[in-house]
Amino acid sequence: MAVREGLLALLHEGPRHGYQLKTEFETATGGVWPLNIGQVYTTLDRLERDGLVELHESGAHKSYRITHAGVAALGEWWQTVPSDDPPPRDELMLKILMAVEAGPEQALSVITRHRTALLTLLQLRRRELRAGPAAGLAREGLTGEGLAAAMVGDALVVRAEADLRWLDLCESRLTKTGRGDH
Amino acid sequence: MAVREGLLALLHEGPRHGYQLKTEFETATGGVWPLNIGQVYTTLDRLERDGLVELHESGAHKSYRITHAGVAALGEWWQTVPSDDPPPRDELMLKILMAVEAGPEQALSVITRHRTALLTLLQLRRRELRAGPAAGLAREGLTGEGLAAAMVGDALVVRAEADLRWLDLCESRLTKTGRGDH
DNA sequence: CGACACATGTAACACGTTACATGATTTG
DNA sequence: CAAATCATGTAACGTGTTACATGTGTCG
Repeated sequence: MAVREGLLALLHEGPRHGYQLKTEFETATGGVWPLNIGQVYTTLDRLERDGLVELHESGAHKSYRITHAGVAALGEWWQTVPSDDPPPRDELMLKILMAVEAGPEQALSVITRHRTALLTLLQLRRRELRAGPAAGLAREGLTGEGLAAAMVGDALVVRAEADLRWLDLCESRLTKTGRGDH
Repeated sequence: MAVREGLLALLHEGPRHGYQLKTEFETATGGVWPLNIGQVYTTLDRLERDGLVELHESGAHKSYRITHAGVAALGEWWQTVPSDDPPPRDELMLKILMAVEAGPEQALSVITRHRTALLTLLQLRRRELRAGPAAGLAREGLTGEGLAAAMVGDALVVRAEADLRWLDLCESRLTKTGRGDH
């Protein structure tokens, strides 16, 4: 439920054909999210089936364009805030919860392992930030693919920091527990 | 690729049958992650097919137990840190990136909308934290389902804060940009 | 010419969700 | 007895991933 809307957003800027959508999607995501070409075509089929996109066979390449319904659906997507009910399934969260179920020692062990991994990952990424190609441009701002890549980098750092903080919270909750019930 | 390992983790504590796994999974996740019973059975079929679990028909109910291969797979899961390459697809991230592609105004509008939504969500949740049933127990610690629910709550708060910080970063990158290229 | 990017698809599979059908057991 | 919970499944569908097959255009 993300690729679909992403393609719709790209088609909103004008008619495109499949391969073009693949490359533009990858550019827009800073080159970090590879999109399989097969999925582009199947997703386009579904979009066409749902009337959000229409096909215009012109010359060499197939050209898709967004319909009125498609524009409406896209508008809704922009406005919709991802819901927390139920919360999105997160691998790390689920793993920790299951480890807690398996016993406090198991949980603390998994927490420790993930914390060190996240810390090294963060250090690497922060070093990249200072040494990377974006360093010199940081003050005057970026555009295009560089901007997208920078934003993805930001997101990964912020996310990793949040995960670390959460692991600390979990650990303190676990060590504060009076007696283990497993 | 998360429900599968979750069930395996529960089966590691002893033989279980399908319905039991459903209820234990939901308890272990603090009651916030409903698990469809249909998926339990299809997942168990796949686990059995892959030799990670074996079926022991005893009396009234089917009983599944973990195999040696299953224990090994579970051990790997505990140790494996979720990879960042490629980064997990995140709805919010993708939406913002696509909005940037659609133009800075669109991006700033989507950012603002999501920020206010996240802020109200955070305020609600923090109020719950102070008023909730866990408030009195915060000092002496929790166990069981209460602990799981508290950890999920922590995760949602920390995650929302991270998302907010990221939105701020995106906004500053966008406003720092010399000229819009769209 | 050969390699590589461009361009379009199909098939098979994995995972998740929803809805539907069926029956046994427990409890008010 | 009726309703709720316990218990086991099947079918259909949506989405995503990987691998495979096929052909055109361009450039060194």
